[in-house]
Amino acid sequence: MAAAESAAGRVTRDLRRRVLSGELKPGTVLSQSRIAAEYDVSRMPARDALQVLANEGLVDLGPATSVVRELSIAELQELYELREAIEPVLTRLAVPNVGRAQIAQMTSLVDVMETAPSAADWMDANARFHEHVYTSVDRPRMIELTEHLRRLTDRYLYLHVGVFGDVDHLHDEHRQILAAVRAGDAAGAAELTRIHLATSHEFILRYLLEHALLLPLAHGSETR
Amino acid sequence: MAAAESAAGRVTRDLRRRVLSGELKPGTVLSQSRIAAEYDVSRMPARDALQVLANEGLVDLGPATSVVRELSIAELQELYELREAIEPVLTRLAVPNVGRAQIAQMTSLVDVMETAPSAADWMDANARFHEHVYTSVDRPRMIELTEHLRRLTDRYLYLHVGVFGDVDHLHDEHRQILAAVRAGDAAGAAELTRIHLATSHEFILRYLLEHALLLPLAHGSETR
DNA sequence: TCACTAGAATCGGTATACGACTTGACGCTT
DNA sequence: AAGCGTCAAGTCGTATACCGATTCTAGTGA
Repeated sequence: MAAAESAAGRVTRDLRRRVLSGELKPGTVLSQSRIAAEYDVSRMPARDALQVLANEGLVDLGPATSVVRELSIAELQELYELREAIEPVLTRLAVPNVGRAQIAQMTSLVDVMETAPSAADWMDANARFHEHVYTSVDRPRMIELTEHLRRLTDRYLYLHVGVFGDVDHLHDEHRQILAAVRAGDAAGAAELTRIHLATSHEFILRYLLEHALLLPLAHGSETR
Repeated sequence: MAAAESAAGRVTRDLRRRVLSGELKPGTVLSQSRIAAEYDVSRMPARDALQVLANEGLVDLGPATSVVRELSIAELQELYELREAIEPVLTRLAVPNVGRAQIAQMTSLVDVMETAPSAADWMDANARFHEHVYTSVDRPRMIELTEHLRRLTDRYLYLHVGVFGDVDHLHDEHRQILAAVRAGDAAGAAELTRIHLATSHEFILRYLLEHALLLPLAHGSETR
C-alpha cells in the first residue's frame, strides 16, 4: 500500500523540507492562505501542516501570524545538550541487539562517507549510519525523539552544506563507534557516541563563528 | 490579557485532562463527531484537539478511527529512561541560577508535601517543586520536553492516585535535593535527581505489579 | 508636517457541506 | 450451513463560507 498520501501530509513534508533546507529563511511569514494557494489546496491542509511544524518547533504560531522559527547559537547548544543526553542511552541499550547484518551495512556506510560523493550524500549516509544502531532496540518514543532532534540540528548543518572542511575526526569516530558496537562494548559505544556528538557540535559552532554567520546568541522570540 | 481562549484550546485541554486522569480509558474510541457534539462545537476544533493529543502521544490516530493510547510497562520504562537522561542535565545547569526566592518556595512546597493534604495536592506540589529548579535556566526546549515527559508519566501515576503508601523515601530525597541546591552543589543535585527518578519509577512499578494492574508488558499497538 | 482616526484588506478560527473510504451486517449463492 | 458479495451507516479529509479580530493604509485635521 503506497497509502495515497493525504494533501496535508504532502504539504507538511514539503514545507518541512523547505524550512530545513533554508529555502524558507528564519523570520519568513507563513500565512495559511498563501500556502494554500501555492500548493493549490484549501486552507485546511495548510493549517494542519503549520500546526504539525509548530509542534516540531520549526515554526512559531503567533496569534495573528506564523513565522519560520529563528536560529540561534543558544538553541543549537540546547539541541546538542539534549542529543548528548539521550543518544548515548539509546546506544547503550541497542548495542547488545545489533546483528551482523546491521554491522555490515554500517561498515559500508562508513566507506560511503569516507569517499564522500557530495555533502548531501554524506549527511544522508551519516544519518542512516546512526539509525542502524537505534532501529535494533525497542524504544519507539526514544527513537522518534532522537530522529526529531537530529532533524532540528540538521537545519544548522544545512547552513554550510557543501563546504565541509576537515571531517577526518568524524570518520575516525565512526570507525571507533563501529568497532565498539562490533565488540559488544555497550558502555564504550555510548561514551564514543557522546564524544562524537560533542565533536560535531563544536565543529558546527566553529564553522558558524568563522564564517561570521552571525546568529543571535540568545534564543529567538520566545515571547509567545 | 486573559486571551479569550479558543474553542480548540479548551477542548484540547479538557480532553488531555480526561485522558491523563484515566477518565477516558486506554482503547476508548474517539470520533471527531462525538467529541464535537459533546463540547457543542464543530468538528474542526475536535479535529485539532485530536491532532495535538496525537503529537503528544496520548492518542493514536488510525485511518478510520482514533483511540486513547494504551499504557504498558515498556512505555513507562522508556519514559523514565528519558527523564533520567534529561532532568539531571537540566538540574546541573539550573543550580547555579536558583535564587533565594525559589529556594524558599521549594522549602515550603516540601512542607506541603509532607503534610500531604490529598494525593492530588501532593502531585501538584511535587510538580511545582521540580519546576522551580528548571524555570531558572534558559533552556526552553529542554524545559518543554521535561514537562511533557512528566505529564506522560503522570498518566501512570493517576492509576493509583489516592492510594499512596510509603512515600518517606521521596520526602527524604526532596530534602536532599533541596540541600544540594541550596549549597550550590550542581553535580550532587543532578545525581540526586536521577536517583529520585529511579526511585519513583521503581515505586510506581512495584505498585502496579502488586495491585495486579496488568498492563501489557510490551509496547501497545505500534503498528501504525 | 505630523499625529490620529476611520476604513479597507487580510488573517485566523469556526461552521457547514460534500465526497471518498472504511467497516460491519445482512442476504444471497453455493 | 458456510462463505462471499453487496449495501448502508459512519468516519475522516477537504472545500467553501462566515465571522471577529488585527493590521496596514490613506486621509483628514491640527
